[in-house]
Amino acid sequence: MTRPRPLPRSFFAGNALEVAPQLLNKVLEHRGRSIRIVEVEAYLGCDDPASHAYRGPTPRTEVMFGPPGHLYVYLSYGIHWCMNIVCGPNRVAGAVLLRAGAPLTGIDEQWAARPAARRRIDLANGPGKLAAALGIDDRHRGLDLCAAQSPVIVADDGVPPPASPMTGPRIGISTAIDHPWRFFVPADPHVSPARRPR
DNA sequence: CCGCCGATCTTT
DNA sequence: AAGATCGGCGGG
Repeated sequence: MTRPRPLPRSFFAGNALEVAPQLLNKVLEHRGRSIRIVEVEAYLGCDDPASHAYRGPTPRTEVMFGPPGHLYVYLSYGIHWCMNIVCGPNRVAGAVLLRAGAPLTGIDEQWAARPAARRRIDLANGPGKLAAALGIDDRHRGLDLCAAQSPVIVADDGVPPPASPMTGPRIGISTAIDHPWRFFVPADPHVSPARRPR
């Protein structure tokens, strides 16, 4: 394991579909708390009916139409913050939703931020849980992960992405459900549990 | 284990 | 009215 270093903006400049599997096993850090990313989903923007950016920019989604490497944070069901990394060139509203992670550091603070969790593997095994465990919320909207002083970074600590990531349909959507744009680390217990639609 | 349901904000 | 979710509760 080499010393972690932040990923450069060029890492996020490709299409979200290409970047998403490369984010598996990367380290996400915020103020001493960190997780290893084990599950992500790609959203393609204007060409993707399931993307929040499908109908063009709104106050909520405008960050996705900006440069890559910034955070798109949204409130899910009025309750839970979820975090995405904007990908693709300027004006292309791609993003990768960070869905689950394995807790690495700052475990005590993650427990404190996730009082409902009973087991350690439940600290960040869902998009709302992941953001909560790390303390990410609307204050982090638009944050530039590649800026020198960013409190949130994605780092490469030498663990490569899986050679053959698992794929499947994205979770919780009702349109464009046939695309296998969810990627996760095979057999990892920190991947989110499958949920039935309501 | 599984299924139901409420919480509560943004967008359509 | 629906939604890129979660956790508490009840039943098997």
